[in-house]
Amino acid sequence: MARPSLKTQRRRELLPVVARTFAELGYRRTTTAELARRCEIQENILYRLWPDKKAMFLAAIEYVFAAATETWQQLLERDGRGRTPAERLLAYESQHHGEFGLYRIVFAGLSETDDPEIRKTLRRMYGRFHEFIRDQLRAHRRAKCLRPADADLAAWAVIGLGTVANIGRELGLVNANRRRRLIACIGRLLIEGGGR
Amino acid sequence: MARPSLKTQRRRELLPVVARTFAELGYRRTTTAELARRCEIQENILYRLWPDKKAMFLAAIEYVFAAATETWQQLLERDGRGRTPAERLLAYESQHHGEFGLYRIVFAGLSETDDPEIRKTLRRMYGRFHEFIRDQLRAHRRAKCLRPADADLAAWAVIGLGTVANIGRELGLVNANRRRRLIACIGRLLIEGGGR
DNA sequence: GCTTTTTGTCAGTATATACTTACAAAATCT
DNA sequence: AGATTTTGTAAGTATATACTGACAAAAAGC
Repeated sequence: MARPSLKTQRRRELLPVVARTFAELGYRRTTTAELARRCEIQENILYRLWPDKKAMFLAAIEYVFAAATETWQQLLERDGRGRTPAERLLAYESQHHGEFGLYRIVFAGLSETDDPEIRKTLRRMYGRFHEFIRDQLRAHRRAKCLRPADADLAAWAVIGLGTVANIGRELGLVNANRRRRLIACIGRLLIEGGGR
Repeated sequence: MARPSLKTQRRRELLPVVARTFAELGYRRTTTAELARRCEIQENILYRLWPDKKAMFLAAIEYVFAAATETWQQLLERDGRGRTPAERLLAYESQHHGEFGLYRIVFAGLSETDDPEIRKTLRRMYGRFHEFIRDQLRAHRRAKCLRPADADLAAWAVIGLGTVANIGRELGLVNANRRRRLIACIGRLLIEGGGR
């Protein structure tokens, strides 16, 4: 027996590149050749780390959601200077929305495949994402003595807000300033839940 | 000279099928062979009606936006029984959202191509779509003596709402009832613009 | 040093798919 | 009827791309 495998470590190293590529090009346009090129390795090696292209995409989905929530967690652990977590996340997202290409991965998964496993992973990740936001909204409304009505729906609306901000940016229809206001103003409206 | 061409008519006939296919399968997975199969014609004939696959997609984009706005126009021309156009559109969308596959075409265009022409068409259509909604919102707020603040942003949020409702449906995360409430309740919040 | 396993390089294969060509049949005009 | 153009059918091509196999070099254990 000899030479311990560095597979898991290698996977961890390459995953950011792989995920960024999928986010940038989508599923079909991301060829395994292109992935190899960007990773600066041979195509072959990718197939030693993952069984097939689909597995690379699944790993990318999980990575991109993990990266986003991790960043948020870290943000929330810092000093909030009196603001609720929901307010701080909103402020952060108004500046950094779409940075991980999360929504682009979702688009790719939805539009380019009908693979049940991809759907399942997407569903699980997106569901967790929603829960995270919903919980922050609930906490916010409790903290500010607002009527806690249906934070679940509001959380979906917040996700929709981020999504449309990204689409607006990609199509050059909403500039940076407007996007900031979009997320800040409408986001505020959504987390407050319409006064009272 | 003989036999007048029925090209434009034929195009009009096939476009719904073409658009539905693109919406269903996305850009890459929609093969020209599959298009021909669904249109019940030979692949060849498609290429006599449009110069290439991209042109078919462009036509599909325009069709799907036209179909959506046309439906809405017709809806608004009917008797509204005292409700504002914005309220009626919301009520309609809470039942029929995503029917034309409009958002799916957008996803496909954004994620599967980086073609400038596709982007441009998408941008134009999406922009018009937004203007339409924004104008309804403005009218609504005027009619109900609400503060007319930034209906432009609210209109984007409404589009985001529809988008997330569709994603939620596709991933099986938001059932029909919740989607109806999502669009009705949050939509109401958005068109009113936070009271006053 | 020898064995074993991993790693890197290169070339190859099988298939899918956008798009074309060739040609016969049918329809419309004069 | 004859000329001309559009339609329908079938086969073909060239390329892109997911995935594989062969093999040498290097690293780790004995």
